[in-house]
Formats: sequence, C-alpha cells, structure tokens
Amino acid sequence: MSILDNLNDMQKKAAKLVEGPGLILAGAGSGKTRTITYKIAYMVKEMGIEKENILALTFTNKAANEMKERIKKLMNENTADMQVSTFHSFGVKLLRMYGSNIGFTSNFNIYDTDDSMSIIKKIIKKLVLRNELTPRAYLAKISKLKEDEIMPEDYEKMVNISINANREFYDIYKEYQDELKKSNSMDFSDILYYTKKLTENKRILPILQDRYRYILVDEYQDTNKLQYAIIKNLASKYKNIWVVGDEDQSIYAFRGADISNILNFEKDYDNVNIIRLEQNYRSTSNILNLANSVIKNNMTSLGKKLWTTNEEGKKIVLFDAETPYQEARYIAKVIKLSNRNLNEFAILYRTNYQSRIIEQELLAEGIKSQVYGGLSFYSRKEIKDLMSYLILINNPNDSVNFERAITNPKRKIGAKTIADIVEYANKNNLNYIEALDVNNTAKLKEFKNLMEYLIDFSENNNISSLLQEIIDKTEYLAYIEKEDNYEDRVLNIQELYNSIIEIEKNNTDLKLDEYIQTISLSSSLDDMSDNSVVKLMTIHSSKGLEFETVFLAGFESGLFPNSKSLEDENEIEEERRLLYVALTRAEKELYLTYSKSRMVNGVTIYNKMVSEFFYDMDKNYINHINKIENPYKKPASNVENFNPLKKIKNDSKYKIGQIVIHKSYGKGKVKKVDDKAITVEFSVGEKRIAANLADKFLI
DNA sequence: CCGCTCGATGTTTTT
DNA sequence: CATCGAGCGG
Ligand SMILES: Nc1ncnc2c1ncn2[C@@H]1O[C@H](COP(=O)(O)OP(=O)(O)OP(=O)(O)O)[C@@H](O)[C@H]1O
Repeated sequence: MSILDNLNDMQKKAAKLVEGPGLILAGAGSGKTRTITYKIAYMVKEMGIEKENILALTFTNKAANEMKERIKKLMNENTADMQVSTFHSFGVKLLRMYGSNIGFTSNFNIYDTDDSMSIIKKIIKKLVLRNELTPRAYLAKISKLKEDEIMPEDYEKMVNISINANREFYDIYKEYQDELKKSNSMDFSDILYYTKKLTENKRILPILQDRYRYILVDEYQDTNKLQYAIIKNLASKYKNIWVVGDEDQSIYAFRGADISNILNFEKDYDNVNIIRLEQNYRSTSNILNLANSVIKNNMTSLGKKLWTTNEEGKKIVLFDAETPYQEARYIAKVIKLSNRNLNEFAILYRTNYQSRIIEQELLAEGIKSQVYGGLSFYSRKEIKDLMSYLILINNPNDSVNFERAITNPKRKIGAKTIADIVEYANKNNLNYIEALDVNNTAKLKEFKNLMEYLIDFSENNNISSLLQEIIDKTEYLAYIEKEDNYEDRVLNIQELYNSIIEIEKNNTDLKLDEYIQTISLSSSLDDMSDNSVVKLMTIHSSKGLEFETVFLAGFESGLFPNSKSLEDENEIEEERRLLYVALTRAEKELYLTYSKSRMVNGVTIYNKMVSEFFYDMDKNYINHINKIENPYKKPASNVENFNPLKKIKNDSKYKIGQIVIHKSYGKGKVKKVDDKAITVEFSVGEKRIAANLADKFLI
C-alpha cells in the first residue's frame, strides 16, 4: 500500500521523481494539483523527507489553502512546519527573518492598493504637474517597473529625464518609494522585489537553499519575472524543483505573469523530466468537449489533447435573460428546484460587481450564499480604522495609518495640524507619536497619551484584548453610530474580534507584527469552509477549484470578453483562456447565462448580445433555452461560423521558406504567412502560430 | 475643523 | 449607480 496507489501511471511517475527538476504540462482537470499534493505526502511519509525542507508555492490564497488542506488530509498530520503558501506570504516570512539585512525591521507593514493609492494621491496634490496621469495609472506603471527591478534610481538613469513627463513620473515614483521606506512598509511588488534581493544575498542564499531543498510550484504559468527569479535562485543548488501548469490557463498577464517561464522551463535545468497528463478526471465529456472547442481557437494554445472516460452528462445550458435580475432569478430557481446541497454550486462571473444582484436574488429565494473576493473584509472603513491603531502601535513610523488613526474618530485635528506633525517628524527624525509634541494643544496631548497608553497596554496583553481596549478608549462605536449600516459595521468589528480570538487559540503568543502581516495578504474569505452555501466568485479566483455545478453569469458581449480587451489579440486570447478556466471548473453541470440589458456606470445598455465566444463553441454540446430573438439583424454570414473577433492585419517579418526555431518544437520551415498567423513545418508536423505572438515562441 | 452637497468620473481580473 | 474630491457654510 502506497499513498501513490491512487494516481495513474504518469502521475505516479511524476510523484516518484523526487530528486531533480521536472515539469508537468497538462490541461485542466488532469490531476496536476493532485499529483503535487500526493507527491508531497509521498515525500514525507514514504521517503522520510523533513516537512521543513519542502516549499510548495502557488498563486492565490484560495489555491494555497486548498493545497494545504489536501496535503493535511493525505498525510493525516499537520502541515505547520511545511511552507505551503502563496509567493507573497513566503516572501513576507523570509523578509521577517532576514529583512534587517536589506534595511527593514521585522515589524514592517504591507501597504495594500488603497494605502498605496492614498500615498500617490497625496504626492500628486503636493507636486504641480503638467502631464498628470490618474493615480491608478501611476501605480500600474510603478508596479510594472518593480517587476522589471527598475527602482526610482534606475529609472532616472534609464530614461531621458529632461523630458517633462519622465521627470514628473520620476519625482512621483521617488517620493512614493521614499515614503514607503520611511514608513518601514512595502507594497505588494516590493515584497517580491526584496524577496528576490534576499535570494541574491551571498550569506542568506545558502541558508535558504539548505532549508528549502524540495521546491514545488503549482500554476507555474502565472509566475512573473520576480517569482521566476526567486525560484531559480533557491533551486540552483539542489535542483529539486517541480513545476506544474497549463499554458491555456494563464490568466494573470495583467499582473506580469509570463507564459514563457513555463514554456522555457526545460531550458533552465539539465535533464528536465517532462510529464504530460491527458486524462481529465473532473468533467463530463460534454463539458470537456465544449471547453476544447473554445480553447482550440487560441493560437497560443499548444493543442494538448484531453480525454475522459467520464459519462457524457447533460448538455450545457445557455439561457438568455432580459435583465440581470431575471438572469439571477433563473439561477436561483435552478438551484432551488434541484434540491441538492448548496455547496455543490458555484456561480462565476467576470467582474466583481456582478455579484451584488445575484447575491440579492439568491437571498430573496432563501438560498444562502457566500461571496468570495471583491471588496476585502479588511478594506471596510471600520476595519481599516481599527486596524490603523494596531498598525500604528506596531510601527509608529507608518504615515498612512498614522493619518487614519488620528482622524478616526474625529478629534478636531485636521490637514494643517497633521502636515505640521509630519514635517516636525521628518525634520527631527521622530516617529509620528513622538512628533505629536509639535505643539502643546490639549487635542494632541490627549491623542499622544492615548497612543502611549495603548502601546504600553500592547506589551502585556494579547491582540484581542488590545483591540477591545482600542474600541473602548477611542469610543469607536459611538463614532460610527450615526453612519449608515451601523449594525453591519458592528457585526464586522465583532467578526474581526472573533477572528483574532480564533487565531490566538492556535497561537497563544501571536505577535502583533506577525498578525498584521498575515492579514494584509488575505482577504478574509479565502478559506473555502465546506459550509452549505452557494459560492460566488470571479473566474480568476476560481482557478484550481472544482464544483459539481457551475453557472457562468454575464456570458455576454462587452462584459466577457471585456470590451477593453477587444483591441488587442493577446488580450482576447487571455479572455478566452479565462473562459476555458471557467468552463473546466464544472464537474457535472454547466450553465451559461447572459442578459440582454445591463447597467454599466449608471447607464442601462440594451440589446446586448451573447458573448462573442459563443461562436467558438461547438453547438452539439449546447442546449439553448429561452432563446430571445434579437431585434437587431444578425450578421449576414452563417451564424454558426461567424466570428466577431475577426483579426486585424499584422505585417509579418517572417517569410515563406525561412528557417525558424520554436521554443518547444525545435527547428522548422515557414510554409505560409497570412495576417493572422504563420504556418511552420516542424519535425512534429505543421503548426500555426499567431502572427503577433510568433516572437514569443520563435527565436 | 467638519460635514454636507454637487459635479465629475469611471471598473476588468489579485497579491 | 456610487464613489471621490472640491468647495462652502457652520
Ligand atoms: N488518478 C486519478 N484518479 C482519480 N481521480 C483523479 C485522478 N487524478 C485526478 N483526479 C481528480 O480529478 C480532479 C482534478 O484534479 P486536479 O484538481 O488535481 O487537476 P488539475 O490538473 O490541477 O486541474 P486544473 O488545472 O484545472 O486546476 C480532482 O477531483 C482529482 O481528485
């Protein structure tokens, strides 16, 4: 009897190859995650490898939790000593331990997007700009630069700084980074950037390499440059690294995910074991075939074959609704009439805001549901307010949370006074609590006393008591009493309190800095507790998960594929991969729904059409019910073959007869060039490669 | 300094 | 629609 008895031959082979590098490149539902988790259990239980020598990384909190749970079950022991987490939490862990080597103390804070945004806004207001962008745009640019390891100093050297726009951007970027540094804080990109720096440190790297001897990465297709480099550095000594992924499920390009990381993996190490899995265990053949009919339209797809011995199952339902409410009521009705356990259902959508109406209509039918993701629990005002005290106590240099704490509840201290305090702090190298001495007013004295009292209190009490003390001493509840949703807010605060109690149960001397860092990386509802509720989430957060019945809501033009993506073939392909992910989450039943009308930014749009991707789908697997005729004429061409995503021209630099080298297929000869793709003959046969992606695959 | 009103503005997706 | 910032009166 081996743990591996429950794997098929190929999976077993992959699981047993413990030493050396390996890659599992396989389609959805073929058991990649299963293989990884079994492999880990096997390594520990049957190979005697120490848990602490294993590092298993993935991309989202949900996936990491899921993986941890599965391993725990298989091993039947806890996974506390094993690092199974997202890249970011792994990074934070290392930075806590070794950050002092690169100028951070271990109580650093993590700034989420809101925090970063407020810094940027402040900077913009202060500077006089001629070429002003939106704060959002600045942040996007900054995080892109960081992924390329271009810090402000590097940027200054890199661009022509006499150009006004460059100069202005540099000023903002520099100021932003200085502000983070002063606050002993990092944003999400910094976590990876500085983690990579640690893995380059001559003294620290060997320690890490010896600690994390066996590295496994799930969803490897979604790693970005920094993550790639971190892994590479850690693995360079023992080279025990297994990565798994599926290029058809790469859906985080907007965040810097680079598909060539997985496509080039075999070049990174000698003697890479490559395993392909082709049997899908998850879905009915109807679902699988439908998904295949979609993804094969992507020119980046390597065209893996996937088959299943599962039953054919029901056809996939397409439902036309007049309004989003009707769409949601239809879903609610199907769930209600099924009489099945609610946890068998998931409702997926492209954008978070779609969840509101669905949640509301489910509730109206008495169906319990849980929305995952979206506005994080920790980004609610009342939670942020209270957290700002904890953070300030932990790190009195934090400017963002200092401002938040001192102004909530209102203390008749405003912008002017705060600016004075900040300036005074900077000038005299004081933290913000010390700097409250800037003037002698009773207001400031009172706040200072409060904070000193709380800091003192925090030294002898646990975090839950500290939170209670903050609520009491600031009279926080009285402050929010007159706001809308007072009761909800109190419940949220209660939940915050309970969650701390919960953590303290398992970790009796939970440190404040550790607590703060942990929750900065979580959105509260990441753990998929097996409650009897219908789960609602974006397709992005559903990656790696599976459900008996999946509803894909808002399967309509403009929304999915998102209208913003239509300009760029790469983005359309990414949207199509997203659809592939959505479809392949379903085990038994799949419903696609869309609405003819939808309100966007306060304006209702009518006569909306089904998603362009519907025309990719093989209609043999579709059961189109409640067909609503469109008042507008359909295109004259045969609808079944009509593809609204007809491509745009592309002047190719490739010529017929030219010899090219493909990253996976090796040497080949160009046969045909058109505006969509080039056709190349390789030893393995003829392949079409998207024209605008050719550079990615051909050297 | 605070809170209110009014007008401008705008969304993918997550850590 | 709903969120955010500017501007104003108390
Ligand atoms: N050899 C097997 N025997 C029985 N069930 C299997 C086997 N391999 C995989 N499965 C089941 O198939 C389902 C999909 O597996 P898993 O989630 O590991 O796939 P995956 O390749 O990671 O999928 P995705 O890429 O979509 O995340 C799971 O329910 C898993 O338990």
